[in-house]
Amino acid sequence: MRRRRFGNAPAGAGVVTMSDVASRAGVSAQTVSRVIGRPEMVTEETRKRVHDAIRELNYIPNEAARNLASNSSRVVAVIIPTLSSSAFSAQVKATIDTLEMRGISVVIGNSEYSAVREEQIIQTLLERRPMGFILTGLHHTPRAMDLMRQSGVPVVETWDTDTAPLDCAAGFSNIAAGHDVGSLLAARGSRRIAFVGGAAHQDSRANGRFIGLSKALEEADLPPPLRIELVLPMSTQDGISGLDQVLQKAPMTDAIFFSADSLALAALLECNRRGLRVPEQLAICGFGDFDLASLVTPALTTVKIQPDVMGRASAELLLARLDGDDKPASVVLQHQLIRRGSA
Amino acid sequence: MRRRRFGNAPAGAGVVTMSDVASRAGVSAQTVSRVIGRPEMVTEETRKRVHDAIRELNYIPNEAARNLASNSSRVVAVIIPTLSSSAFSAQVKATIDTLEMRGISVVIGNSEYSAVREEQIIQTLLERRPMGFILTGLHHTPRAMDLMRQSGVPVVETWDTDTAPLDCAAGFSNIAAGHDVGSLLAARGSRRIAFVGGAAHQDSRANGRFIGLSKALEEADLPPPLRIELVLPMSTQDGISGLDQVLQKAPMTDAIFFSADSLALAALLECNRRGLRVPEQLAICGFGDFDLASLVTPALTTVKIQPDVMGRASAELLLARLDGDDKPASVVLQHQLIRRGSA
DNA sequence: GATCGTTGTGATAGCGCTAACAAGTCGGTA
DNA sequence: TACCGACTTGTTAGCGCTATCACAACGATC
Repeated sequence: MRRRRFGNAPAGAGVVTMSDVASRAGVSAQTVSRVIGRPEMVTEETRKRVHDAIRELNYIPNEAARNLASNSSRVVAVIIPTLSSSAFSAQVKATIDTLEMRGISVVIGNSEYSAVREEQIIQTLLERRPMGFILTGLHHTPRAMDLMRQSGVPVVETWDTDTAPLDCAAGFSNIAAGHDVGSLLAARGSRRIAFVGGAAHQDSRANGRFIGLSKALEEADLPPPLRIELVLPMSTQDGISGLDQVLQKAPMTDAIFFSADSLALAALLECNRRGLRVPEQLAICGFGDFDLASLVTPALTTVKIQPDVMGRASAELLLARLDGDDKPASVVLQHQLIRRGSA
Repeated sequence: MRRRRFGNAPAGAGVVTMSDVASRAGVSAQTVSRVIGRPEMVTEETRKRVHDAIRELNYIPNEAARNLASNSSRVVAVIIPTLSSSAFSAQVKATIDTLEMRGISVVIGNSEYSAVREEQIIQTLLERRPMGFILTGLHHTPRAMDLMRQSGVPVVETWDTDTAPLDCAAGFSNIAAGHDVGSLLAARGSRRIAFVGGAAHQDSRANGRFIGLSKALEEADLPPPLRIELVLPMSTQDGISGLDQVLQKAPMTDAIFFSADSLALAALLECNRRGLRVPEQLAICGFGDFDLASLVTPALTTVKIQPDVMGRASAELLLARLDGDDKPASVVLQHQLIRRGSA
């Protein structure tokens, strides 16, 4: 077979192989492989000669060949609902940064909040024989779980620690977070409370927050919260529509807990525009502590969760598994209720 | 060599190879390969038998082997300054979605606004023999450009069309966008105008906007704008610090053009808090048309650029190249100045 | 000085797949 | 009947790398 080049590349380098480097350096291909993979096994003298040859020839190792021969891929698959949400993108960025230091690349899948799409993505990404998966949430299709189990690949689940993970998890308790918000609202004197968030079947994180909220209200002898379910993906504008739905269905509502700051901020700004006084007439609480949350007037009361820490923790958990730790303990991150002016 | 499994997987499937499927279906491995890669070459009868075998054995093709044998990788490398910016993450999401339909995965690199890091990332990602690169901006180190050229891989550059691309580009004119803002500010009667954005050596997009702004002010016989350069990465809070720097260095400033909506929104909200009337005392213009831009009071005047369209366009440009189009025309997207209340 | 372990390097044999070609089958045409 | 081309399937030979084992060279040990 004729020498070929990168992809459908027209011409040039990239065709330099390890044995080209080897003959240039006067050593065997195996030695070149060692210089690249385990340099400590090679004398400094040889190492230098090989490095010179690599530089002179502009040699770039072929990852596919390396993967095939070593049966390991240096790729981790990360599946999130959508990259166009600052929380998920911050998480993924932290994961990429953490894994990059170990020479591991990340391949991202967007499930669009659908367990079925998640399953399809898992199936496809499995072709790359990833070293591990980082999934969002604890809910997956039965077949997705089977695929994970059968492949034997380590899995870390994120964003939720309220039920048992497939393997291990790096997340926080949505129920506890929702409970904290409920307690705060009850304590401040709110009586008719509503929840606005993603539809239960799409967004089990929002669901957890609602459950926690409900429990806190029950403990405070308050009526159960009205729940408005939004179809995902949500836009910021949906915050206003959520506000409207609440006011229409329950005009006497005196506090709303939004499952995302984007929604809460939109609603809060809309209240300002309408002259609805926050928090006197309507208290508002968000989730996520977006950058602007502290800058609006009144500043937004919200729950901080540090998605970047979660992204790093999940990557580290995976690395621990890859380094032989048989079953590292899940990481439960602490949320933080930040009380500002809006509730 | 003994049969091995996924990564360091403990047990289970994933060890099924194409020839296992072949013998199960009573055909050759090549026929299985055809069923997967070019099903139209195989009779329906055989195809069905092979599909049955695939399903029964839970066969999952090995992408690394496929890459090595076919000398092509089904991976595209995307390098952006940072994933933790909604504009870049929206862009990347659109790119992923577009390429996914062709079975191509995306590997992301975060350059952190550094050309040197970009070069390192290119070097590393080249090991995966990507089918193409999507880079941000037109400025790269000489060695990075050499690497691209030598590898012969198609390159699409994004976010800027103000100078000549390496290969082709999908972006918009930052100069024209800045010019539009300058013209608007001049027309509305602003006289002492400031620009707040990323440092010139880090952010050539912001630089282009500043150049356009300056030109428009010059054309309107206005003094050149004060420029405040922020060190990247910028946080939303930096909008306030930019505002402060402007007011300190040039207290008479009556308009500020921020190179990002996040900064502009922070500054606008801070003005509200301080009782500085926008736009009467200080006009504010942003860039990017964030979701909240239309919701604050006064609503933010800004420039809309549709990063998602850019992400899709850049992917399609790359696909055109891969499909043989020798040098597809660059795509110049139109920005849109959206005038609202703040300027 | 024979034996040992240690260290550095080389030779060999694949990893799982696809490209390229070979070969068989079929119906239609001369 | 012989031959052609179209279509389908099989055979062979790697892709570029690493795992594994073999082996040479060396000082340390008794």
